[in-house]
Amino acid sequence: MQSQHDYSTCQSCAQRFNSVFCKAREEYVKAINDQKICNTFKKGQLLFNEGAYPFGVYCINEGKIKLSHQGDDGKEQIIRLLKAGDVLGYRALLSGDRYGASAVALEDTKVCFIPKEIFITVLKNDTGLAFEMMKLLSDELHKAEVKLTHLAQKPIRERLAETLLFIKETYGFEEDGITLNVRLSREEIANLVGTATESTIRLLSDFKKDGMVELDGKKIKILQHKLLLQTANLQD
Amino acid sequence: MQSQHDYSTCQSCAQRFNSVFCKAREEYVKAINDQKICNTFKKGQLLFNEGAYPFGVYCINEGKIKLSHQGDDGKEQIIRLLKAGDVLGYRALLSGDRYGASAVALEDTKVCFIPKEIFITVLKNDTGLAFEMMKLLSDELHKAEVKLTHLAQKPIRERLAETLLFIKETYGFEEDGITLNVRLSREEIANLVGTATESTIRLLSDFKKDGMVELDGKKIKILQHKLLLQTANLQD
DNA sequence: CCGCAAACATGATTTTTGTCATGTTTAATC
DNA sequence: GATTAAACATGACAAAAATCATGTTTGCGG
Repeated sequence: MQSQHDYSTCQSCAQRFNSVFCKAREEYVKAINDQKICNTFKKGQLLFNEGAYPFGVYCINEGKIKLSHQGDDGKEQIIRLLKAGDVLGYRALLSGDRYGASAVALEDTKVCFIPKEIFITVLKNDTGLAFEMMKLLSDELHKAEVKLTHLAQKPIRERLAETLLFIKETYGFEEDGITLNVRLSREEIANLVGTATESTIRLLSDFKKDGMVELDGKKIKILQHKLLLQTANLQD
Repeated sequence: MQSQHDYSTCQSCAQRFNSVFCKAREEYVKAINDQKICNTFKKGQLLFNEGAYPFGVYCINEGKIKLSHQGDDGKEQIIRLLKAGDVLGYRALLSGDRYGASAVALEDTKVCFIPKEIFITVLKNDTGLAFEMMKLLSDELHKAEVKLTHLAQKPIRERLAETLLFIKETYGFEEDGITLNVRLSREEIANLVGTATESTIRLLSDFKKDGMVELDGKKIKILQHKLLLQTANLQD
């Protein structure tokens, strides 16, 4: 099938060695390249919806994506933040399940869609890729279980501080070395922390008063060393 | 190496087709059998400790095990419950990481230890096992992410009801078809729900008043249909 | 540039949940 | 079977967090 947009080839992709495919054999990368379908999503656009059946995986070439659950009462819970080089959609595919979460672009994003058949075929034949996949799943599982513990045991103030540091780990800083390199609404931050929007707004103001962050609309500057103290519950 | 206790062979193990090894090829099951080290753990005994390095995986022949994190303040968070046929220790092994959680026997338990080398070798050569492993990891990841959402969004009452149903899903009922087939302390249930022990005790009493459970020490009888309503937030 | 909706902000209040205190029951050990 | 520590239970209170109410600011489309 013909690519809708051609981000050159997988072989020469800037994310080639930056993804789960880093150890994949060249011949299989080529095979994936022949089948991939590239596409762009505008900020706010849906890549796939919770409950739908997966027909392949997505590889992010450029941009940012959030993966979120819909709680029973309709409230969003953001479970992962993804960036260039990340792959998404594999969890449902490997479980033989529907998507457990929805994927939405946080900014204009370029992704390549890799059809299920070729992905599974390569996975069957390339041990390196299979092990990378298992490592990726294991790492995600570990992160989820740590987050679970924190959600159960830490107060919101600490969780917010941790979340800001997590955002920094994921997306890094802008050139100034202090501004988080992503624009999230207060509500999205709340849905990442697992709290009410108002609580997040209030605590961000507190953090500002305490000199741990600077706020300029959706631009958030963080002072890492001060936030680190906060997460360790050592603030006083 | 000689087994310390011989629970017959992996080939004839009662859990042979009940575990992640269900699709593994016979020759590899035999290879694992030659290397396995069987052992028993008394109730309360530690199989491995958070932070230690993994040297293999454990396959449960008989018994029950809890996997738990230590929160920063030392509070236990139970992240998984395991039973006969389940495998544990693979997460850290596949991540190339230390154990992220400790494993403790909930009752007298027989396990077989499968050394890292043979496990990895078989995983490399048996695609069926590798895919089962990926499915297992994907399923665990999904469960963790759903639990995360509930932890963030549901009140404790609902989470306790869900937890009781989860225990039932995992360990089932005793012969009477109503008593949960495991003995957990109130504190352990609290550490599974993610709440204070007193809250759990209080809510269990409420549940009893409302005719959703019957309590007899650590024996808990549950009325599933009533608890199901509770989880859906339809109690009133 | 204006109008408007969404996002942000903040105070007041209520609800939920955790903590502390204290007593009772249970179960393990000698 | 007495001793004793741990587990269970419950009330009173404090703390944390959500909700509700009400403005203010921001950014977008005309």
